[in-house]
Amino acid sequence: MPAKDLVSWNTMIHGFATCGDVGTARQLFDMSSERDLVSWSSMIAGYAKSRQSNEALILFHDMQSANVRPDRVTMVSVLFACGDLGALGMGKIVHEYIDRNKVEIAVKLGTSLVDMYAKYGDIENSLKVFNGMGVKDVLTWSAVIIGRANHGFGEHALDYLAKMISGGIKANDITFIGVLSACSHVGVVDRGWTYFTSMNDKYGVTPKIEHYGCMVDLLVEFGDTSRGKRALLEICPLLPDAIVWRTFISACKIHKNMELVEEATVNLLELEPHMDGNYVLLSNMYAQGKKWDDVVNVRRRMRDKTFIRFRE
DNA sequence: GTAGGGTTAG
Repeated sequence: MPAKDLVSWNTMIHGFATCGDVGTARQLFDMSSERDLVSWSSMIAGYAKSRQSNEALILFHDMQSANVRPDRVTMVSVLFACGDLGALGMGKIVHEYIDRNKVEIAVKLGTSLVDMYAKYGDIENSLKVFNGMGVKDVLTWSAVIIGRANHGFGEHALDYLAKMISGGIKANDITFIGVLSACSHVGVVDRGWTYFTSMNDKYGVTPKIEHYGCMVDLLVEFGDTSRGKRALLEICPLLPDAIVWRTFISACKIHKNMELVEEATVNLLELEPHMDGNYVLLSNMYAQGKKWDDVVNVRRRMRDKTFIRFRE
C-alpha cells in the first residue's frame, strides 16, 4: 500500500496537470520527495494533454533514468506524444517494449498504437495492431479513418467507416471529423453533404465548429466559394474561429477569389491580432493583388509589434 | 486490486 501522502500528492499533480496547469503540476512534481509510477504517469499525461509532447517524451526518458518502469497507462500518453511529434522510432520502441513485456493490448493501449502509426502514415503497422485487437471501439476505428483521411486516402477512410457501421459501431463526432475530411480529400461534395446531414439525423451528433470547418474546406475547394461562404457565415450557427477562417482562406486561394480572401483575413486578424503569421498572410495577399498601399498599411499595423520579414 | 491513460477541422 502506498503512503497516504504520496497518494494525495499524486492527486494534486494530476489535478493541476489535467486542468492544463502543467507548470504548477511540474512544480509539485519536482518538489515531491517521493515519486512513483503514478506521479510520473500523471505528469507525462499532463504534458501530452496540453500538447507539450516534447516535454512528455523528455520526462518519459527521465522516468526510465530514474528506474521507474512504465505500465500501459504511461504508454498511452507516451504514444500520443509520439504520434503528435511524428516520432515513429520512439513509438516503435514503446511497441516493442509492450510486446517484449507481454503487456496486454486492450482497447485504449491498442487504440493508441493504431493512432500513432496511422498519424505517421504507417498504415501497415497500424492495421496489424488493429486487426490483432479483440475489442475495438469507436475511437479505434476513428483513429484509422482520420489517419487515412489525413494522408490523402479518403476512399480507404470511407471504406473503414462502412466496415465500422456494418460491425454495429456508431459513429461519433470524432469519427465525422475523419469522414468529412476524407470527403474533402476525395472531392466528393455531395457525399460530404449527405454525411454532414446524417450526423444529426441518423447519429444524433450535433455538428461542432470543427465539422463546419471541414464543410467550409469541402465546399470552397470543390464546390464554389459562395456556397462555402454561405456555409461559413449563414449556416454555421457557431462563430467561425481562427482555424475556420484560415481553412477558408487557403481553400479560396485555389480560386483566387481576392475579395473573399481579404474579408476573411480581416476577420482572422480581428480574432488573432497577436499572431504574427496572420499579418504576413494579409500582407502577402495584398502584395499578390499588387495593392501596395494596403501592404504598407499592414506593415504599419505590425510595426509596434515585432520584427517580421515579409516575402517579396 | 489501483491515485494515473485514448478522440478531432487547418
